Amino acid sequence: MDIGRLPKNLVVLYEPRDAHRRGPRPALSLAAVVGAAIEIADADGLAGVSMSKVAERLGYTTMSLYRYVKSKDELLVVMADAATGEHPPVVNAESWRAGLAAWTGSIFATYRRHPWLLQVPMSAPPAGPSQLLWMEAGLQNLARVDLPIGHKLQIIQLLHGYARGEAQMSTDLSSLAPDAATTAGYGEILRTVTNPATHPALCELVASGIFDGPTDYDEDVDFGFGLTTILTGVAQLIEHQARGLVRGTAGVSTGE
Amino acid sequence: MDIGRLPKNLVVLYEPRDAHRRGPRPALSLAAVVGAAIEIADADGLAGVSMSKVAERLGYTTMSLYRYVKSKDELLVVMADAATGEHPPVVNAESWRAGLAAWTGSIFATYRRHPWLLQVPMSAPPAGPSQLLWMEAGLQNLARVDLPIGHKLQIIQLLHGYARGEAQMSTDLSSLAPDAATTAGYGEILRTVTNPATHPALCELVASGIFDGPTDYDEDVDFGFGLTTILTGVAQLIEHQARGLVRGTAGVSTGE
DNA sequence: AGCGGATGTGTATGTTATACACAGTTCTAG
DNA sequence: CTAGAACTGTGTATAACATACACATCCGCT
Repeated sequence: MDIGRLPKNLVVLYEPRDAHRRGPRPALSLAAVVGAAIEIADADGLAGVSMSKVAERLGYTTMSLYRYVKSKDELLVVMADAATGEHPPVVNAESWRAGLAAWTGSIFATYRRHPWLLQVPMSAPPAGPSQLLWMEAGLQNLARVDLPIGHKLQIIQLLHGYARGEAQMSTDLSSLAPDAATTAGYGEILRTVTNPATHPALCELVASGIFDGPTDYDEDVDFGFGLTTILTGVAQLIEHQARGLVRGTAGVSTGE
Repeated sequence: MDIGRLPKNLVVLYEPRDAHRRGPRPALSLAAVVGAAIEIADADGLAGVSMSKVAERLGYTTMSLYRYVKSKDELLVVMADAATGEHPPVVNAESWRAGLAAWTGSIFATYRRHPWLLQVPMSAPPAGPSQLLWMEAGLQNLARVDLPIGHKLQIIQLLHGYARGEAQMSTDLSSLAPDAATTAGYGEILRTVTNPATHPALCELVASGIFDGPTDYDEDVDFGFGLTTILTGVAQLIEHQARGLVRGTAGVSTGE
């Protein structure tokens, strides 16, 4: 495997950690550094992760970290892959629908567990070992389904994007609750800034009280609904495929 | 409208820009500052946006910007809303499907035009004027459809998340092309790091050559496919609703 | 035995956001 | 018409940050 041509931030994920040869025993390890960084990110958010804070938590100096990581950017890449790989992806060989539902839910859960993942700047397309395992699992959930492989990829991406988006929304809402004394909840915010004349549909939505619940995001209901919608669309697609009707381009045609 | 209880980063978006009363005429304006910042972000990415760079581009000192913006975070919030509001959202009163397809495509286009939007840390749920207009337009595309308002919101969120995810992928792929001499394309990367034993489905995908095209992301095909899938799911949902069959919870049940 | 590469450290540099005090400008109250 | 108050852009200062570099120390291989 020729590592040389990989984007430089990916190299660290595949570089063999060669055994200790000369010099003092390393006191730390890449895993230790990344672990400390993740703990900080979980607690204080991505903004709280600085080289000095990570080093302090480990009891070493800032510069020592650079023996394990070439730059902070690289550290972020490894953090992201490590957090992604915490739980093994889900494959259900019997039902593609149950498999994909669980698979998507796990991605959502990962983003909820590590909200900072949503803010890690993606410096390259997904190609870390953990991310590949997730892609692979997603595709395997569709293994027994008769669909062009390209469509399967699209479905996987679609579901991943959905999980990510819902996690973003869910994170935002729960981050709004704490300072409820000084700051209004989402419902109240919208009531303040919307106007029946310019935002009729929105106002109807706000009036329905959807945004005023004690917990603003109910995973089972909110997450499940969109998921069902997507999977239903996928099921339709599979059916059409089985009948030999392939529609490759956008659904701009009415087709209601 | 009581602005006081809004999250502090949102205040700037609704604060009336009161007319000039005393003191020297302001040489700049919030719009000018935001415009310069957006130009830099478009050219150099979000990382290139620093208070000093923005000030330099305008020909003023760094600190002068703080007369128009309370903090850099606030600047980012205004930038995001300004970029979002560049083009008015699409409403098609005749066909919800055509309307939502165009609406989603416009969101995708916005993210492609300003890729840094994907990296702006969301400090609050969407509540800027432009974002509300987009939500409103999305809901209005579903105005003539008989669905609980909560479901309509979910559909809007679903489509927005999809557009965002696809834009992310598309941006990643096109950012990989330039340094093709030193760095491999996505297809080649995957060929390097995957293994038929551990990634059978992925390898099949890579072998199909999907990732090797000159342009890695074909908007019409790639974007249109997932969109069609979602909209088909939505159409199904509407049909079920019309028949009085409402399924609220996740599609973990087989239902193949 | 000792060489050379590896390790953690201290120092230094450049960049960043932003607090604060200032001097100049212009409107408004008297 | 004048004095002061509010607002402007600016310069200086600070603290946090990423990271380059030189160093002394350590230890396995020759």
